[in-house]
Amino acid sequence: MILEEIQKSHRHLTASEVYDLVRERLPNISLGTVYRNLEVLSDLGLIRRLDLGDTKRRYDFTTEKHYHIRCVKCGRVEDIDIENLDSLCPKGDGDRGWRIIDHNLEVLGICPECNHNANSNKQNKEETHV
Amino acid sequence: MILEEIQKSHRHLTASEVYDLVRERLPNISLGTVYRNLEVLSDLGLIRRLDLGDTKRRYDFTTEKHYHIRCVKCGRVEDIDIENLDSLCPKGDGDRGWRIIDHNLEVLGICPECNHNANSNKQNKEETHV
DNA sequence: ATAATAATGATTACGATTATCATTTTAATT
DNA sequence: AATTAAAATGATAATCGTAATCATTATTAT
Repeated sequence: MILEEIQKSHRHLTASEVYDLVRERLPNISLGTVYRNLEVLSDLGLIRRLDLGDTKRRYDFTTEKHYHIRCVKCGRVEDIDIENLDSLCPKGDGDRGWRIIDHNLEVLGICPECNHNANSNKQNKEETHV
Repeated sequence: MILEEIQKSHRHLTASEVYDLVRERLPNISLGTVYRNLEVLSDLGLIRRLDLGDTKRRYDFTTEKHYHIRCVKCGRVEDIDIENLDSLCPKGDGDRGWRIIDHNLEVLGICPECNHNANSNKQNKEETHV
């Protein structure tokens, strides 16, 4: 059910978001069980752990390599269409004896909603100053 | 002194590493003061906050845009020489109404030391199996 | 010298994640 | 079916990095 909810949501859920969704179907499930199974599912490659620059880990229904954009205001994460960068990253034991495993690219920005809120706040502020 | 230690170290220090270094000169400084001043220094652009994929934030003596490689075993972070990716990332309000601010690229790997340890462990294990 | 402002140290609070552990569930074996 | 072993679960506590609080001290301006 944890897997189903993640795949159904088509979003990049945090553990507690998954917890809330699954609890609608399994009201007694504990947060620990959610964490444990998120771990299992990502180890199995059925979902993908996203350790991006913010504090909470997210889980991606898509397991293929791709990149993300994160809103620095509200934390929302979405996919972003940027070409695969494998060719730019050193391979194998390329870089000063490091064995390269993977890479992550995260774009930071402000999402349309937060942008809109910022603009209306600005306008309100100007109005009150008239 | 916090700034000095970060610049002197030429590493990518965590808050508690900075704390330990600074405490050698100011034994009574508190961790809170370190955190507060790390915040101030990065707001001033004198150091750069690194919010990479691991749990602890790091602070970079270099403020120019560049990328990092992190060891998934020991957490060590070093600079990595990859060309600037600004041209790949959408600009301004480019992507579905998002206002783009920045981007981070983090390469993951195993550092030479951890590689070496893994190899000697492997060797030990094989020897015990003889 | 005095008052206002800011910074500090000490401590607590917080939020995400992990660990523990007794209990329950599942699977395997008789 | 009954019995046993193994695994998963819920409840809870522990951990760890960071942020917030607050009384005290230091700095600055008047």
